[in-house]
Amino acid sequence: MASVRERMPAAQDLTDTAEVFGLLADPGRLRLLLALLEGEMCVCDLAAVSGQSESAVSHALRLLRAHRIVTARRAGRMAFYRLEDAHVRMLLDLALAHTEHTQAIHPERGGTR
Amino acid sequence: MASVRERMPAAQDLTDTAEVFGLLADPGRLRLLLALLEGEMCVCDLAAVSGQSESAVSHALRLLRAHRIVTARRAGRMAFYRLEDAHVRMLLDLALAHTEHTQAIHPERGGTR
DNA sequence: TTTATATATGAATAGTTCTTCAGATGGGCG
DNA sequence: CGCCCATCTGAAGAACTATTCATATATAAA
Repeated sequence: MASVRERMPAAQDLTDTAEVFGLLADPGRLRLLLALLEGEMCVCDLAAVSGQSESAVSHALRLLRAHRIVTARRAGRMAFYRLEDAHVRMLLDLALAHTEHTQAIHPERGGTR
Repeated sequence: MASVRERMPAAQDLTDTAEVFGLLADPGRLRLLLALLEGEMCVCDLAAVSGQSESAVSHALRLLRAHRIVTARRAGRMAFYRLEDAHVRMLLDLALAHTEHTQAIHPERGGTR
């Protein structure tokens, strides 16, 4: 029990970790990030794929950009976003694997298509 | 790009996943869950280890209990909590590995001890 | 039965986050 | 130049979340 306290990460690491989880704690942002798992995409396509307004997407992307989860590449008047954070990528893969797994266990819930 | 939409999980799965991430998006709850990685602990020890008031810990545990992340075992007037969710355990392990890794890269930040 | 201790709860406040709307910026094109 | 289109931004309101304090429950001990 004393060892538990010793193994506890530093406060700064905990707030950083909590922040990352917080960024993933929104269905809209999850949609964006899952879409970006496959490769880069422009804002308008992200809005279409995620079913959100372009303004909402832009706000979300700004937040993710501020935390270096995604990076933007400008091409003319379009902006292409890309998932840049390997740790977040792993968390997303894990979450995705988990939903696919529970999908296999509870198929009555139904999927996307 | 059409394939991206097809691979997108169902709305319910996304909100569930976002909810789980949301539960991890708080340093206080992270401390509790990390402490529970090692095994079960009573509320008072969790409060001590996590440096929070017992009321705050009780509220946090209630939330985690409601989502079946932890379960409680009563023994006399004490309650022992245990981490019950394998998926959350994996997410915590991954996050922990990541902070230890960045620790190795940026040792100037300093650790707990 | 009284008292003390561990945990749980409710209510209120304070703080944070999301969404939307209106407008700004800035590149491309007629 | 003047306009259009993609993206970004700021501000405002609504909704949600956290923390605290006071109190409740329930068990154990005296």
